[in-house]
Parts: sequence; C-alpha cells; structure tokens
Amino acid sequence: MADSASQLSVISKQTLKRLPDYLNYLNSINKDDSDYISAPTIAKAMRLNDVQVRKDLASVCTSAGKPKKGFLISELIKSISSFLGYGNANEAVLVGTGQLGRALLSYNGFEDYGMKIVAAFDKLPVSSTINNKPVLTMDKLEDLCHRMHIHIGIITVPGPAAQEVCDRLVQSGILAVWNFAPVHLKVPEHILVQNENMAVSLAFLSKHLKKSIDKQP
Amino acid sequence: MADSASQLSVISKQTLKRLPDYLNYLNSINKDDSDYISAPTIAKAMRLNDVQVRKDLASVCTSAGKPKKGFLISELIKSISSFLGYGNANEAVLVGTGQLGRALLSYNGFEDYGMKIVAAFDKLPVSSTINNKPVLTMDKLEDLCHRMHIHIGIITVPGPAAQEVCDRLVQSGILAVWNFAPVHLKVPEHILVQNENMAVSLAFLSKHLKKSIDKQP
DNA sequence: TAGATTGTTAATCGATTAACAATC
DNA sequence: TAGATTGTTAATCGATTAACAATC
Repeated sequence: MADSASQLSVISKQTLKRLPDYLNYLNSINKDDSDYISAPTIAKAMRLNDVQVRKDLASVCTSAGKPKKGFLISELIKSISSFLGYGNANEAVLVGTGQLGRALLSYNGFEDYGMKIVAAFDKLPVSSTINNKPVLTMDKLEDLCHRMHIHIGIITVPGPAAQEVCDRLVQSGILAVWNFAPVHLKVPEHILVQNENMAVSLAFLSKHLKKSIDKQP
Repeated sequence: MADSASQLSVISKQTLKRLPDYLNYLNSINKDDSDYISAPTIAKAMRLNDVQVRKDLASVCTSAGKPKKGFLISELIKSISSFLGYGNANEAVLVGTGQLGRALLSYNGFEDYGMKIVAAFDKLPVSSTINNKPVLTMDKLEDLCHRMHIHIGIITVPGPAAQEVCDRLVQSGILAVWNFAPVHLKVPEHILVQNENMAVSLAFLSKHLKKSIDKQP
C-alpha cells in the first residue's frame, strides 16, 4: 500500500459529497422488499443519472453489482460507511457554548458520522459540563488539544471572535476546522476550513423561490 | 424585463455558492486602508483564481472595476447583497423545537441573509414562544402557511419524523425545504430540498485528516 | 511611460451523460 | 431467449484557468 494517501484523492469531490446522501437513502429503504437495489432505482429516487450512481458506487465498493439484480444493499451500506470513516470517530473540540454550540454538544449522532466531540471551551463557561462533556476555559485549549492529539476544531463563536479562536486552534495543533461563524477565516496552507455555510443554503433557497414565484402566472 | 426569471439562471451554481463568501470577506476587510480592492487581492485572500473572481463579480455587479485600482468595495457589497436578496427577507416556518430548532429560532442573524422565521411548530410545544416567535401545534401548520403565504419550511425534527413533516409542509404550500434531518426526503418535482448536510462536511473533514496524517512521517 | 489591473476570448480540466458490449 | 442491468469507453457539458489586448 505505497500510496494509500493518494488513493483517497482518486475519488472526486462531487462523489464524496454524494456518498452521505446514498447512505441516507439506502438506510431509508425497506430491506424486506428485496436485499438488492439497482442503480436505476437509486438514480430515480435520488434524481441522479444512473451511470453516475454506478460510477459513484464503483469508486468505493468492494463487491460488484449483479446484472439484472443490482447491488446488495447491505454491502453498499457497509462499503460507504467504512469509506467515510464512520465507526472510527475522529476526536474534536468545540469552542463557543452559545445556543448553536450547545445544540451541537447535545447531539449524539456525530459519532455515527465519524466525529466525537470530547470537550468544549468558552471564555466564560456557564456550566461545567454539557451533555456529559466538560466545558473548560479558553486557557486550557492548547494543552488539552496537544495532550489528546485532537485534530478537529469546531467554531461556534460569534463572527467577530472567530478568527482569534481559529488562530488559537491552529496553534493547538488542529488540522481541520469546522466553522459555523459567518466569516472568512485565514489559515495556513495545510489547514482545511470546512464552512458550514448556512448563508449558501439560504442563497439557494432564495434563488429557487424567486424562480418559482416568477414562473407563476 | 421580459426575462427577469431566466436571468437568474444565467449565474452558475458554483458562482452562487461563492457569493456569500465574497460578502463575508469584503465585510471583514478594513475599509480605512482603501476604498478599492483588486481581484488578485481578493483571489489571494480567498485562495481562488483571479480570473474567476473577476467573472464572479462581473455576473452580479452593476459597476465595472477600474484598471490599476480594482473594484469599489462598497459597490461590491451593495451589489452582492442585493443580488442575494438580503434585505427583503423571505418568511419561513420551522418544524421541530429540539435543541437545534431552538438554536435556529434564537439566532437573529437570518434576516440579514434573506430569511425570517415567523413561527415554529412542534407535536408537543413546551413553551408558547421562543425568541418572541410563537410555537404552535402541528395542526395549525397548514392554515398558517396558506394564510401568510409562507414558502420556506425548515425541518429540525429527528430523522424518522422528517418525511412526514416534509409532506405536510408541501401540502401547506411550501416551495423550498431547508432540511436539517439526516435523511433523504422525497418531494414533488417543483420543490427544492436544500440539505444542511453536516454529514457531508464531516466527510470532507475526515478525508482531509486522513490525507494530512498519512503525509506525516 | 511602465506596470498593474481590467474584461474577454480560447484552451484546459473535471464531471456528467450517452452509447454499447457483456452478463445473468 | 429477451430484457434488465452491469461496467466501460467516448462524447458532451460546464467550470476553471491561461493568454492577451485594452485601459488608466
């Protein structure tokens, strides 16, 4: 396995984006009907092209589909989950225990998606734990991250505070930042900033509405 | 303005995605330094190609840039904001007042991004208002949406309940759904589902980490 | 003027889709 | 067998980037 790292980049970003959706869909279908599902069926339900579905699945699945039958649903779920790293969760810290921060801390589903929040930080913690996770003051950030080898930092502070928090996360050895603050963060080359950009979603909603409403007589 | 509707689709999805980021960036820069900013400067800060920046800006901006100087920052902000419909907010209802739902209801920033939550719904409301917005029982949903001509529905219920809620929103005349539940929703052709897909973000974070860590000696 | 920047046209790149032979 | 489905190769589409003339 000389190039296990480069193998990762074989998969396209677009495919990677669709994988969680496949998983959602596959988990939603009733397995009592059949153990198999065909690419055209998935494509129709998810409004994709069937060739695209086959290519996407081929890029992550170990076992091939069977002509006339399709793909074994359980195999698909297993392959995609393991490709996405579900099951062996990366550990993360969260900074900012406002409404949104507390909501994320209270959600226990992230572990299923490959991430585990192990601690939260705030300038002025109002409680010592949230959902059994310790809430610490900011001065403990760097030490804890280094000691526990944390690589993911989640930013849920107000916009104006986000860059400073981001800098401190980077100093603490974080490699990937999940940013919920509506600001553009500056980071060194090797750090990934994944913006959970609600504004983008809202832009799409707004444009769709405008089109829909304009179309009406 | 015969084709104001079709004009909207002139802009590419990729450009639309970047517009909120431009706005974040432009708002973050210190206007004391200069009233103008050049495409190469924006490109470098946002890690984009400068031609791309120029094309993106050209597709939404009224006034052109000036050779050697660049673009008037205030004009850019005005143009992008107005293109994205910020300032005249679409009204929305939210269903599901768990942690995440309450967090969204408590956030007052959405109006700046073109959306205003006017009411929340829950099977069993625990309080009559959250952040001054009424929390109503589900049986009031259809009537209120029709009466107030609401076109956006936000789903923050647990996964298993999402499809049913979605169906009811569609029945209530909603045209666009902002879905926070980690499930694939089935909707009629003309309805937009915008998934706020945290799983996708997590997939990107996880893949980046794997690459980064594999690279280390 | 020289050089930085603009906007646009042409080339490249990546992703999607169409066409088709192979399989059960 | 016929027909549905597979996987792959080739064509198309859309987005990005390179090249370049125009401008201040």
